[in-house]
Amino acid sequence: MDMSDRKSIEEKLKANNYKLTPQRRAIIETLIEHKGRFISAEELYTKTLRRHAQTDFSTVYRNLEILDNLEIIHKTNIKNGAAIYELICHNSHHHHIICKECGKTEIIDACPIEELIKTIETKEFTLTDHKFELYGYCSKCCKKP
Amino acid sequence: MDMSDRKSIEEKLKANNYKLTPQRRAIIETLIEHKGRFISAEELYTKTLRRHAQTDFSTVYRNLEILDNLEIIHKTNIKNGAAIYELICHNSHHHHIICKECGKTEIIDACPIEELIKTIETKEFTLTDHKFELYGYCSKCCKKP
DNA sequence: CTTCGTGCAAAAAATTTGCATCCGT
DNA sequence: ACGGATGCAAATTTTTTGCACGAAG
Repeated sequence: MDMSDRKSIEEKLKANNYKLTPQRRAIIETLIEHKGRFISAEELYTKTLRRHAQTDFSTVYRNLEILDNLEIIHKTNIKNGAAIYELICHNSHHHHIICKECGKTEIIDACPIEELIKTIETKEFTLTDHKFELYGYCSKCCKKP
Repeated sequence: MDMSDRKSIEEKLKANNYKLTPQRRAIIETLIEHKGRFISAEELYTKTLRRHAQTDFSTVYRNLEILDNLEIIHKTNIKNGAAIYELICHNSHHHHIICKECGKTEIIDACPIEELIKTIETKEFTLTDHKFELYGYCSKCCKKP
């Protein structure tokens, strides 16, 4: 487990007047454990239970919302169904290629944002973050539609 | 309404053995009318009713799925709640800046994909499409977190 | 001791499905 | 006619909320 991640997350929470409960800690630890991968609310819930039995699903959702607002995690929806979440990792910013068939994901280290930021500066938006996802079919599912 | 859009969509449907029902036509027309903007399933449903009363919500969803699979529309989720959809417009490919507070969107004409495609070519994925979304706060909602 | 967080249960929201029937092709 | 498409109603899935109690700072 990456201790510096944990520390900085806990500090960010404290700075925003959020308390550090065992449940919240367990949720964060599970997220850190999944660094670099997406995780669904359900999987997060199940895995968190192993660290702190008696954590409620609603607690997981409530925390996911807080962490999303604090820009500690990113929330995404792959095509259908439930949302998936990923820890924002400041020392390895990346994006994903996602298989539309099986949901398999692969990391892209490249990020287009710096090039584009110049073009966009004129807009009346204060940018905070971005999402860049490539879709296609992985070798197993490969089929051109 | 852009007739060429309609024609090419209808041809694509026919080519894939889908029939052209009044409901489906109404849904497509509504989507074309919203070209360049996102629309939710609910809004699409309501607007479609005006073209063809007695269209069911489930019919809308079923068609959205078909159109998504045929790459005629894009499905996206902005932060919370329901998915939003947008017609894929081949002669004006673009992306969005989205306000995290009020959901206001603005179009970015720039697209990073061509630059990046070179970097990614090695991956074992057959790319079909991509999503690039910038998030931030619009001038009205502006607040640095 | 004050405020935030939690569990529980219930509700709401969003989307999907089964089935009988209907309608394009 | 055949096979896909629809309406209706009901079920599922996902997420949110109210409330009383418990715990962190």
